[in-house]
Amino acid sequence: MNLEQEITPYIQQAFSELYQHSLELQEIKLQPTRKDFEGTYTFVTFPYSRISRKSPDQTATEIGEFLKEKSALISDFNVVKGFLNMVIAEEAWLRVFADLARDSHWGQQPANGKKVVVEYSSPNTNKPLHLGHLRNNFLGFSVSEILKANGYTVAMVNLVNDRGIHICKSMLAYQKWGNGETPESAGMKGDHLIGKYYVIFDKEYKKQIEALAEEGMDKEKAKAEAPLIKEAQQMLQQWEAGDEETVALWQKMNEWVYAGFDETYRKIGVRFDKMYKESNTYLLGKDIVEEGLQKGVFFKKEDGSVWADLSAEGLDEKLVLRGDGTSVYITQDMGTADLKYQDFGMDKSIVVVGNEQDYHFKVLFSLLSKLDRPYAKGNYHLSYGMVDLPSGKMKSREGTVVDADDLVQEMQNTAKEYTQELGKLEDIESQEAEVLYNIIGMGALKYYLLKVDPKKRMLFNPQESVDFQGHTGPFIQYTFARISSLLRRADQLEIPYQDVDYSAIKELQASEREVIFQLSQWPDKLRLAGEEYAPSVVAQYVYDLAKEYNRFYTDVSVFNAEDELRRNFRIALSSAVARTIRMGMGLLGIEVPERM
RNA sequence: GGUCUCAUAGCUCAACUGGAUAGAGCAACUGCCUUCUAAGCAGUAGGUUUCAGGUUCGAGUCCUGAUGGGAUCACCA
Repeated sequence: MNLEQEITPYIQQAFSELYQHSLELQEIKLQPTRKDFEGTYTFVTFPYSRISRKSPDQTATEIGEFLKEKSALISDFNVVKGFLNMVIAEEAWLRVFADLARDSHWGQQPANGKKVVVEYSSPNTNKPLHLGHLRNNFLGFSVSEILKANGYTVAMVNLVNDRGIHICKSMLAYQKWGNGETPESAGMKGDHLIGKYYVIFDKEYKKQIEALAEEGMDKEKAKAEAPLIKEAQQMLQQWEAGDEETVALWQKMNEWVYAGFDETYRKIGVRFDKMYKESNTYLLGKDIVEEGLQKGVFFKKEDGSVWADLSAEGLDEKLVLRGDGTSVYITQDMGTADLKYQDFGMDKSIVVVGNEQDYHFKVLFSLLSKLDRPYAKGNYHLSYGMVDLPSGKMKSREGTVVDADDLVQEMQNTAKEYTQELGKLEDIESQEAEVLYNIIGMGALKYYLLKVDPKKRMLFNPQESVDFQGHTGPFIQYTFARISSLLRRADQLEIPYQDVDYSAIKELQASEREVIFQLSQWPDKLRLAGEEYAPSVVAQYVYDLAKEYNRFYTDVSVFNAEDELRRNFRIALSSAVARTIRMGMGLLGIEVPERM
């Protein structure tokens, strides 16, 4: 129970006693008081002056007086132009703090018995991961953790696109120009090696198109007629027919890629409970088409192709099975959705996929709901915006991508340089220091990508974007490290600060009160982040908390406090902040260091 | 062209879902380390929230239109 919930019943009572009007608790909304005014919570009375039949100012004053008299929570109030600003009593603050300090799972919800499947990452096996994948991976992982903290049981799954024409392109190029190269012989990660041949294919393919165009062929036709693309298509058919040699090559190259992905996943700290591969799922869904036909959800055209008519919902007609009886993308996706339900029996199913597929998922979810799937209502497309570079959009075929492995390495290097420049960590073993550089570098990168609202597209400037000062991951990590240092000293001095009754403190410093207020906001923020699938809410909160704590830290002295009780209180307050920072950052997939 | 989406300080992002004088960080400038970590803190400057209307006590937020970005509209995935 937070303060807001404790105050609103009194306001309800005020309306009933002063104006003989009954208000629903839910319609009483409080908001934080603006910094320029005294108080913590504000009640806006404009909408109620019709009920009170008095001016907003007068209404606010009357309610304020009522609260001050009837509720021990409110020690004072002021009214500015219809805004009722309430001042919370010091005892209430201390009680709020005592409650949250005692609760080691502060803000977390108990298990609610509901299951969620979060699908994210979902790479293609023809090229290494890039910056866009990083946003996807960090989002998927963080949302999963946030949902766990909100009481859900979460399964993280990865649906790997390991088949199709694009894979054949890499395979073909490797077959032609690879000379038996392996990741070992090339000294490259497997995913990078395969990516190299994907680029080679594209280059050679373009050459062929140019050549054909020079001979006078139409460009569009040349794209379809170039020998390389024909060969790739043929290879795909061979693969689908189970041709031994093709499958063996496919398997070998995919294994290289998986090894490369595993290494990247480990470095960026994400993991999965289950891997799905499209090579196993691409034939699924045909039985659902049959079922849909029988239920009258789908219809057949003369050429035998099967369609769904979604025009009633403002969507178009959508093909779900080709005339020759083969699948399209959405057929497979329906099948995979069912497969997930078989595997997990989930209440919610979340897919983390870029917003260029908004239309696709609108259609898919609509189909699943027409097909009466039990999980249909829980489907959610966590649609995130693209990551742009200053030069514009990233294009993998044109080599303008920011490679994930390179970026991670670069972040660590920068963290190292910056740390040494500041002259920190000089007394620390080099191996331990490397671990710290990784924590700080990854913290900067993850925080940078997660602090932005997932729905919005964002800009990444490799030169200047990822900073270590201000509104950044390292700023928050630094705050944690400072507190850790305080707590080490407290432990050394054997100061008891936990489970102590601080209610004898009569008056709080403004900065102490502000820190308690920030802490008290955590459960609401965590719940909101879960409801909106938005790690940015957690990121923003943790920053606000750290900022407020730093203010407190420079404002007062912990170990030179006026008396022991106050000193111990400040240690306990610091400890609670550290714990909340660690929890919040943990939900973002970011580690926090004991020193830095 | 149809549909969807975005536009806030020089730059990158917030704004508790309709509330007060729109906030942070970076960049610029000024202070603060003989006291717990200066990756910090305090301050100055920076805004007609793209534009034009509308809805109401009140609009960055809702509605209409315009302008400008982006996405999507395949028997591709």
